[in-house]
Amino acid sequence: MVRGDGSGAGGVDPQQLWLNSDRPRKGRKPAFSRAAITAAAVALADAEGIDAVTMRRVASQVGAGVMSLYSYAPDKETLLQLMVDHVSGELSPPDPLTGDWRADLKAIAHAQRALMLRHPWLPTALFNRRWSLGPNTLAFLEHALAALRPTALDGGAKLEVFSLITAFTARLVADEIAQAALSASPERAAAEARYLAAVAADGHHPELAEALSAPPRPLTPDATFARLLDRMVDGLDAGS
Amino acid sequence: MVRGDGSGAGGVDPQQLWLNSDRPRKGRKPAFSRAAITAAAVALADAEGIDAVTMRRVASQVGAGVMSLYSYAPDKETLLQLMVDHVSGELSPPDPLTGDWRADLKAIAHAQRALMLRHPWLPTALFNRRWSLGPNTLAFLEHALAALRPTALDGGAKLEVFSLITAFTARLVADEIAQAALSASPERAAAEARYLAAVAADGHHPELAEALSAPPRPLTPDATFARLLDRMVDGLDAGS
DNA sequence: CCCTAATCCCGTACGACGTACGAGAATAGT
DNA sequence: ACTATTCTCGTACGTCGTACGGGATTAGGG
Repeated sequence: MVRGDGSGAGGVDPQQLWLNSDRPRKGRKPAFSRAAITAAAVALADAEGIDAVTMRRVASQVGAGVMSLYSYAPDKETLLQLMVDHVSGELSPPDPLTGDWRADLKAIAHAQRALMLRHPWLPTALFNRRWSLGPNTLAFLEHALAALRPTALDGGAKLEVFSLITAFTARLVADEIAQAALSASPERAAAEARYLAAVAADGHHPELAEALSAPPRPLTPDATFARLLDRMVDGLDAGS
Repeated sequence: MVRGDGSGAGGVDPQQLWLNSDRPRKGRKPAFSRAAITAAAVALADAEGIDAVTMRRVASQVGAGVMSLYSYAPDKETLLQLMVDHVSGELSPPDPLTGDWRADLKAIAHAQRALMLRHPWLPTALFNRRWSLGPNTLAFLEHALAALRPTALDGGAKLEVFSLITAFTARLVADEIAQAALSASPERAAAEARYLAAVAADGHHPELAEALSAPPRPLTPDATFARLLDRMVDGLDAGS
């Protein structure tokens, strides 16, 4: 299934990984599938967090022996890349383009946010791993580039904009998730508040003290995201 | 040194971690120090990457037994937070503020970028870990809030801007580092190029094909960073 | 001055992890 | 039926984070 060529230092040849779907003409028939294994890993990460994704647990979920997984992915890092591309499939089909590139870009970001909220391990996974452009990721990237067609940006700049919108969304969703986790644990939240109050009272952080003394804004995460996204996208200029 | 209170689920009480520097009045004298251990961990990460930072290797660097580290940090996650705050000390003293908040914000981002290039594990560490605001991080945050004083932003919005500037910088530096790593390995770079060429040739990704067919811009990473940062900061509006 | 309580040092050990190895089972072409 | 190929997976190795607890070192109180 995966030719073990080694490939040198720290990575798998993307052609070997994403192309080459032809079944070999001889040999035992595979008892599992890459998609099933990936889906099991995703389900595990959704339910118990990314740290629960171990080769042993994924294997037991799909009913395979541990070492059988290595017929479908050469190592765990690759399995994580497969997971990212797998959930990116949920972004298809995207909303049709309107021709208003700012609105289209915002729709793209909102779709990404919804995806990341559904799979809370995704923001971290996106940041850590070297981008491995699987078919689903490529399809969405193609869509984003099409959305930017009305702009005067050149190819490289379009790619940068997409990368930054994704990073922006990942950052805000990660904060949103962390905030929710904190709220869910009153003990930790109280400890954090006590610490910040102590810092604010030490006299060396007047700006922070003032920022914290203001009444918290009663905004939903959705509204905060929408506001910051609007600000960011509206600030983008189509020139150069 | 660190009171083992347990503190429930998944985190250490920040007050226990960052405050409480008073030496106990009885008992054996510490043979090492938190600062020395943290510095050794940072040196290890700088030289061999974040994965080289294991309790065993850090201990051997400082000449301690492995378990001695646990007198100075309750677990490895905490040691990583100490590392982040430790290198953040290199941001002090920051450039004095000019009163032009856009220029000051850009200077802040450039300082962060320089720090991240010096410590390539930092972008990833910043994204993964829950923010643990140690003294050095707090000092820099205070500086950033002061830079934003001329704006009309409220406290929460200032914090958001700082978070997004940091995330923006981390993303670009991470890409920059990945790009450098790719360039350093011609074999991997060629494999990547071959894969993208195959995708562009499949006819299903016309926008991507066009974006890749354009001649690569001969810009240094510095210039790219400065250009995108300018665009982002200039797009920020001081109103709400 | 010794006794006691506090604190730190760290050798040993445990369970979990990623995965190399290779023997056995299943398949397809000859 | 034989053989080459491919997949399955039990066993095993090295490494990781860290719980446990006994010994060493210190300061205060009698």
